[in-house]
Amino acid sequence: MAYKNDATGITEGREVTNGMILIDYKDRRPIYEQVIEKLQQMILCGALEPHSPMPSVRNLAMELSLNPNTIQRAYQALEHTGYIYTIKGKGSFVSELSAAADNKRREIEGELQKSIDKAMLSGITADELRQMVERCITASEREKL
Amino acid sequence: MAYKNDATGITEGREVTNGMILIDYKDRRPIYEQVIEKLQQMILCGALEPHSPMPSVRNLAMELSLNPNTIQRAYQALEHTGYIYTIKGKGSFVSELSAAADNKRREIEGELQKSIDKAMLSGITADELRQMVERCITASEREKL
Amino acid sequence: MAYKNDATGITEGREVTNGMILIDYKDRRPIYEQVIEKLQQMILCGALEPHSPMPSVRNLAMELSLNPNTIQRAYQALEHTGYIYTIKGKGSFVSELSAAADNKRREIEGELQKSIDKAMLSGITADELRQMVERCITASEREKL
Amino acid sequence: MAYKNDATGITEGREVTNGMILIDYKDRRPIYEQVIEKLQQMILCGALEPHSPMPSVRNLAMELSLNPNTIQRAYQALEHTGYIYTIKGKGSFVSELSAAADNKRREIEGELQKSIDKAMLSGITADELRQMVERCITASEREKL
DNA sequence: GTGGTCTAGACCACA
DNA sequence: GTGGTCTAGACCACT
Repeated sequence: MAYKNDATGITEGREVTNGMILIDYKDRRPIYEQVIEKLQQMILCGALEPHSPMPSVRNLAMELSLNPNTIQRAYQALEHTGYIYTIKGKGSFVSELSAAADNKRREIEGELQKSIDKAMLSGITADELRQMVERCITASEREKL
Repeated sequence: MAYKNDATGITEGREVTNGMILIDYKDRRPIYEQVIEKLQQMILCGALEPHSPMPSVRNLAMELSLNPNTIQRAYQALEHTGYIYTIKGKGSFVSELSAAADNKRREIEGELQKSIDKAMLSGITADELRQMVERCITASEREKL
Repeated sequence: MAYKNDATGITEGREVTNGMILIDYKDRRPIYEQVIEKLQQMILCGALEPHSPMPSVRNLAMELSLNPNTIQRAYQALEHTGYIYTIKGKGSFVSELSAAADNKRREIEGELQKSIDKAMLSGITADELRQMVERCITASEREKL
Repeated sequence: MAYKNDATGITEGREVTNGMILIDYKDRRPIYEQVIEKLQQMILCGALEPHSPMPSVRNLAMELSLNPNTIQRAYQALEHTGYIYTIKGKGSFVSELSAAADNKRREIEGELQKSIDKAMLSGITADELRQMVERCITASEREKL
C-alpha cells in the first residue's frame, strides 16, 4: 500500500536527498509539515544550492514512501514562502537564500515570542528564561556534533 | 448563543473568572487547549490560589458559552498534570503550586529546545538567537504593562 | 460550611479516634469508603476492642469535619458486613473479630486475585510476581515502623 | 442495537479483534477503562504486534456496539501511556513493547502495594500474604488453560 | 448541587 | 478512508 518502488524494477530511485529527510510518524504534526521543515533546513544550511533543481515530486515521494500528494503540498508551500521557484515543464528549483533566510528568522522569532510570552504569564522570570535558553543552546550544539 | 441561559433572559451567573479567559475562535488550536492554557496561567501566576475552588464545570461552560464536555475535558487534563484536584460531588480545587510550576518550566524549556534546534539547523547562530531572545523578552515585558 | 464544632462551645468533641482516621481528599474513592476502610482496620488491629462502643455518628462527623450522613452510611455498611452491631437507643458496638477477620481476608484475597490475573494476562511471569510481592511486603513493613 | 448497522441488515464488518474484547456492563468501571485494559493486554501478550495497525475507531465501535467517542477516548489514553501511536488520516498503530511493558509492571506493582498495605494494617501477616499469593497464582494459571 | 460517563450526530484536517 | 474536536442532551454516583 505504501508508495514504494513499483513493480517494474526500473525506477530504482537513487536516494536524491542522501537520507537527510526522516519522517517521524510519532510526531503529531502532519507529515507534509515535517517534509516542509526538513527541506527548508536543507536549503538554508546549503545542502541544496541556489538554482539547483529540487528532486522531482515523484522521486521524493517514492524515496520517502509517501503519497505524491503529500510532497506536492509541501512543494506548493515552499514556493509560496519563497524557498523554491517552479518553471513549468522543467521542475522546481532552489531560490536565492536571502529572502528565505529572512522568512525563517521571522518564523523562529515568532515561535520564541509565543513561548516567552507564555513563560512570563506563568511567572517565569527573564533571568530564568535566559538560563533556560543557554541550556538549550549548549544542548543543541552538543547534539549537532 | 450562550449555553443554556434560562428563559428569564436575565443572565445571573456572576463572572467567576473576571473575564480573564478569552476564547480565540480564529486560533487553530482546539478550544479545550486554550482553556487549559489560560487556567494554567491563572493558577501559576496566583490568580487562583491553592486549595481555592475552581469554577464549576457547568458555570464555566455557561460563562464561556461552551459545552460542559469541553470544560470537563480541560479539567481532566489539568487534574492529570497536577494543577487541580477533584472531590466527587464537591468540585475541583487548585493544587499546591510546586508540582505544577515544575511541570510548566519543563514544558516551556521543551518548546524552547525545539525552536532553538530548528534555528541552529537553519544556520542561525547562537549569538543571533540570544539577540532574538532579548528582543522577545523586552517585547513581552512591555506588553505586560 | 464544614461540619466543625457548633457555636455552643460545649460539645468540644474530644478526639475519639486519636487521629487515626485521616481523610485524603485527593483520593479518588468516595469519602465514606475511606471511613469504612479505616474503621475496619482499627477494629481488626485491635484499636477498637470487641463489644466496646463505637464513637457516635455525630461526634465522629464533627471530629472529621464530615457530614453526619457520610458517617451514617459508613456505619450501615460496617453493620451489614458484620464489623459492628447496633442496639437501638444505645448505639453501635464492635463485633467479635472472627467473622470480620475472615471477611477481610477474603476481600484482600479477592483484590490480589484481580491484580494477579491482570498481571498474568499481560505476560508477567509467576516468578516476577513473587519478587514484586516480596518488594511490596518489605516496603510495607518498613513504612510501618 | 449495534451502532450504525446499515439498512441492508447484512452486518458486513468482519470481527477485527476476534471477539477478544468483551464488555461487562455489570462491571462498575466505565466502559472505556475496560476497553483500555483489554487492548493493553492484547498488546502486551503479543496478540497485537508492534507497528501493526489497530482496528479503526469506527470499526471497533461498531464491533463492540459502542459510540465511537468511547473508543476514541480509550485510544487517546493508550497513546498517552505509550501503548500505541497515531498518524492522522492513516490510523493508530501498536508501539514497541518495551515502554508499555514497563508501565504495566509499575501499574501492577502499585496495585499490589496498596492491597498489601491494607492487609498489613488489618493484621494479616507476611506469611499469610505469601500463601494467599500462591493460591492466587495457581488459580490464575489453572484458569488460563 | 458537583463531577463522570455515555450516546448521537455534526464538522474538520489529513492521507 | 482516518483520527480529532465540538455540541446537545441524557443518566449516574456522591455530597
